[in-house]
Amino acid sequence: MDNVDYKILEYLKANSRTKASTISKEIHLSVSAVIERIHKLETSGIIKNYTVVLDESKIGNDTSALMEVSLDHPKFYESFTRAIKENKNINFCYYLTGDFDFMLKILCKSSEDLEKIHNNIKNLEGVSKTKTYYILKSVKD
Amino acid sequence: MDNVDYKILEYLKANSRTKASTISKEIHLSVSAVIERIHKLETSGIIKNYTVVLDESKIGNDTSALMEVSLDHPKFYESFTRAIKENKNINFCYYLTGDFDFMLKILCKSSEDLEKIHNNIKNLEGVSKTKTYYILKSVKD
DNA sequence: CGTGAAATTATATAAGT
DNA sequence: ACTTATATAATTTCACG
Repeated sequence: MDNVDYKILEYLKANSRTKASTISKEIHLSVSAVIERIHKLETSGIIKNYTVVLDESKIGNDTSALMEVSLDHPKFYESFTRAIKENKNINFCYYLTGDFDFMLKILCKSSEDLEKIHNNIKNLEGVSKTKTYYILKSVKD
Repeated sequence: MDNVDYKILEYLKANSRTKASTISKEIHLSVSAVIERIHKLETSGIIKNYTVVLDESKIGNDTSALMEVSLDHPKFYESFTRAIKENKNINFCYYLTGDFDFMLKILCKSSEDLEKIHNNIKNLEGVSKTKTYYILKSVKD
């Protein structure tokens, strides 16, 4: 990971479909060298994946919320996190220090949808306390 | 946005550098048609961007936290959100209903780094109350 | 909307510095 | 590690169903 790798990552972060030939011109390195470096970033695991950023509201996902969750006992950690990972309406989930155990984000089509998802999570084994905040606006994402 | 578009998006979500020729074989549609549909998804804004998912810990970003922020008055919204958008260590920021106004995520190299970023945010104009939670583990992201 | 073929670009491979 | 040259493969363009 030298400075050249960082520059390549900056181009890929801005647009992961940027052609190696474009990056090559920008950073004054041969196309082969750029591709070789990208492959190394991939195989070393620094690049985990390439993905697409969607305008969720344009495909009907207009409702989102943050949810705090606490578990009764650490023994429920495995089953809880498994359920979270499987739930397609949950974007992220972090395990935290402090007043509660997890913070997760829900993204869905409607408030009725949100209610269902919310209830599903509340009813997972070991879930004791929850608190939910509607997202009014995504300032940055 | 028909079912074919959804399928294409699923492939691109899983790997945005998937070749149109690969998708073509999977969904039994000509390469040209796949590319045409992708272009339409791009120009319509459904696809906002292509990006790369990095293993942040492998590039030294080992520390992350969630931070709740409240503002004294709505008049500080513009300047606050501008500062948030400019801060490269802030991954997301949501404007919420409830006990506080914003929830944001900080990603950085160390706890000393976190302390600085945390203080910068606390000292932004209009910031009244904050509360910070260390992220122990990213269960899902 | 979709297909298929030709033209253009990109990527992969390999040999040399 | 980088470069150049060549081979293979992908994308773009366009005429047509």
